[in-house]
Amino acid sequence: MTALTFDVLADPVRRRILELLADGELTSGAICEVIHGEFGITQPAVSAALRVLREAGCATVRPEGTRRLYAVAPESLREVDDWLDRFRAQWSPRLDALATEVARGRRARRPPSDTQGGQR
Amino acid sequence: MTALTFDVLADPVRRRILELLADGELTSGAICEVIHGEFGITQPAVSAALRVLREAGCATVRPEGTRRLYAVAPESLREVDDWLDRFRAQWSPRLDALATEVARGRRARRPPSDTQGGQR
DNA sequence: TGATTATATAAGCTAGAGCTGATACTGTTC
DNA sequence: GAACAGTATCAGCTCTAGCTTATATAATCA
Repeated sequence: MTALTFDVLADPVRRRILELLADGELTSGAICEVIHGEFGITQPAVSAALRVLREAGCATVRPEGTRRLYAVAPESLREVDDWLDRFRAQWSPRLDALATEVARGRRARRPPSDTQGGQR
Repeated sequence: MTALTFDVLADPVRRRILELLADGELTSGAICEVIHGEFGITQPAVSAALRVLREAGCATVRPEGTRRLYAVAPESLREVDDWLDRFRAQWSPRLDALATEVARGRRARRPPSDTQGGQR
């Protein structure tokens, strides 16, 4: 499932949507408005982006009347964060003991990430 | 430049190469061998992946005789890590004060990430 | 119930990513 | 300097992601 999340993040529109959702729930319409303003793409294109986010488990939807409220599903992003763990040592060579402890504790608490490749 | 790194990470072969490099330098040939074994793709395809990694600033090369030694360039991955910052609050709602301090300190020490979308 | 608003889906097009086989380049060795 | 090993590039192909226009679906309101 990790792979799916990485795919999701490759698209700037999808990334931007996640950024918007980081501040809280938004309706499809509200997202369309912003994205259309910034990227110039139409409503169906935004709707498709939202579908990808949903199906990859990066966003959740909740109907409210005729609208749909989208929210970020942070667990998916956490997988990316976990994948990055193996490189952290290299960009923070002088991480103090305490921070290391915190980081290691977090990692230890979750199952090993899907790290391996696969056939194409 | 963040965008480029996200693109890089979308490909499983490129991700796998970075994983291999996380343990230290490797020659193009060694990488080819592993990747060919795992994904079944040919040398030119691996070479192309390495080129993408280079050009996106995710890997560096160093010639040694007739071979080329590749290494990961962790700064690029750090940009991804920084982008994730905005979601961390949501997956660690009970982060204790100290860890929060560490995280905030790290974020504060680096320039604001390229967070905005752009035209397509 | 018919009109309206909010959102999703369908059909069709296009650009580009990623692959292969062939070949060029560069450094080493005899 | 010829042959070879290691790596990169080229030409050409195919497949898919993402776009648009048009349309379907679903909830609300008059």
